[in-house]
Order: sequence, then C-alpha cells, then structure tokens
Amino acid sequence: MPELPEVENVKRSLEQVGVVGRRFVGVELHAKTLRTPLKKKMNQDLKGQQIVGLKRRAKFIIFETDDFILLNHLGMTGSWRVRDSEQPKLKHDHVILNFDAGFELVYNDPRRFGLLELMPKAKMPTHPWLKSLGLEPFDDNFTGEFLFQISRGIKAPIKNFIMDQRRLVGVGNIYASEALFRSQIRPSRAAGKVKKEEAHRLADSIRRILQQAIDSGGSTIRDYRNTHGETGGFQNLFQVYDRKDKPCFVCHDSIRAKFLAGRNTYWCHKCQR
DNA sequence: CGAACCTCCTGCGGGC
DNA sequence: TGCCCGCAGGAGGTTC
Repeated sequence: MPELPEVENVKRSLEQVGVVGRRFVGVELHAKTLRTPLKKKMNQDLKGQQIVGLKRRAKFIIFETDDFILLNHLGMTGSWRVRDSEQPKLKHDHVILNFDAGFELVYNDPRRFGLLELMPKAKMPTHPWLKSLGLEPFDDNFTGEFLFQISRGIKAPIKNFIMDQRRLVGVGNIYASEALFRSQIRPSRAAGKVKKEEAHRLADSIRRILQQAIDSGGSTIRDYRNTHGETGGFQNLFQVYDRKDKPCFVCHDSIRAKFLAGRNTYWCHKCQR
C-alpha cells in the first residue's frame, strides 16, 4: 500500500501520538507470521526497552530502542493505530506493542505482506532488508546526473528502473506513473534511452511529487490511514494513476494503461514521449 | 548479470 | 441479489 509519502506520514503520526520516550512493557503476538515469522523472543528482548528514536529509511519504519532496532515495513495493507484499553481487538490485529501507562500500539495488516523484525543495533547496517537499499530521493546526491549515469545501458523500462529499490528508494507504483507524466517521459521507454535533460526533469519530478504527496498526507486508494486513522489527500491530485480512458488534464487525449513490472501503469501518449 | 514471471494473503468492486 | 474473477500503495525468489 504505502510508498515513501505514506510511510513518512505514518512515521510522523507515530511521533505525534508520543511513541518516542515510551518504555515497553511487552509485545503480544497474535499471528505466527507476517512476511517473515514473528519471533516470540521479541517480547523478552523488548521488555523494559525505551524507544529513543523513530526513523524512516526507504519504505521502512525504524523504531530505535536502547539496544535494538525494530524494523517495520507496511507491505500493502499494514497500519498502526493507538488502542485504548476499552477498544476490542479487530480482525487482523497481529501485533500489540504494550508500553508503560497503558499505552498500546496495534499493528493491523489484512494481507500480512508487512514485516516486523527485531535486531541488535549493531546488525542494522548489514541486515538483509536494509543493506541493498539505494539512495533516498531527498539525499543531496540524488540528482538528474546520478539518475542519468546509473541508467546507462539499462534496457528495462524507465518505470521499472525508478521503482527498483536497489538504486533509488521510495518510489512505488503510483508515484512512478505520476512522476513520469510530470517529466513527460513514457513509462515503457528503455531506461538507457533517457537523455540527460530528461533525467534531470525526472529527478526533479520525483522529488517534487514525493514532497507534494507528503504534504498532502499521502494517497489513500483504499486502506491507507495514518496513526490517527486519517486518510491522505494526494489521490485527488493524481494526473494519470487509475485514470485509464479518462481525458488527460493537459491535452485531453485518453489516458492509457498497460502492465509494466507486473503492475498497471498509466500515461498520456501525447504528453509523454 | 538482467529481465520476466511467480508468490505470499485478504478484501472488495465489477460483471454476469 | 449473489457469486466469481481479477486486481490492489510491495518486493524477494525462481527461472531462463
């Protein structure tokens, strides 16, 4: 479900509800596995640990405690919410983090594509889930020049290329289509055929669109909610995503759709070359 | 190595 | 109205 803007908003809303500074009383596991098995040891390890920081890396949320990193990915349908003790447990409430003063954080995830793994702090840099991640789009080193250089000789479609988390992180299926529309590049074009000037436009579009989406609270197609239960607003600003056969807002030609990287991809054939 | 599929899982909207 | 099919914000694994 969530791409960088949604994950960033979840992370910020977790900060707002006051997660940082809380001390773990325990962890309740109500499922055997998410994307990977939920380890029972998590409960013992986290007991007494204080959350000292909250970070986002790519589409991961990182809970930092005194001694551990609790790594979380929301997959397609993962969400966090604060539960008051009166509230009954809901379907797909797989993990409950119990903190001091009765504060409870619930991880809900119908499809269980999400991830929750605990590791010692020192293991983080070499952890399989994190070690191969590419540049953050808001890193100063992420430039059109960078995008141009790393895409030379790549035959895969540019859309697949910008979604590949090993090069650039944070862009998923929605923002790939949207960023390519705004940079006037067809999603199916071979990455290696993207010109230097276009690479600059694309890098700028990616950064701008992700920032706009963050500012709008992310995009809610169906499931996405932040920790307060609020939906995003960026879905109202889609130019092409999920607009097959609808008129392009710029030239009024019909928006086209086809599968790339196994996912539906949207573009305007006139505006994008 | 890269690229095209497959896979995990549940829910829901559209079509018949 | 109800059932069935296909598709959904991800991404690692498999195969060629």
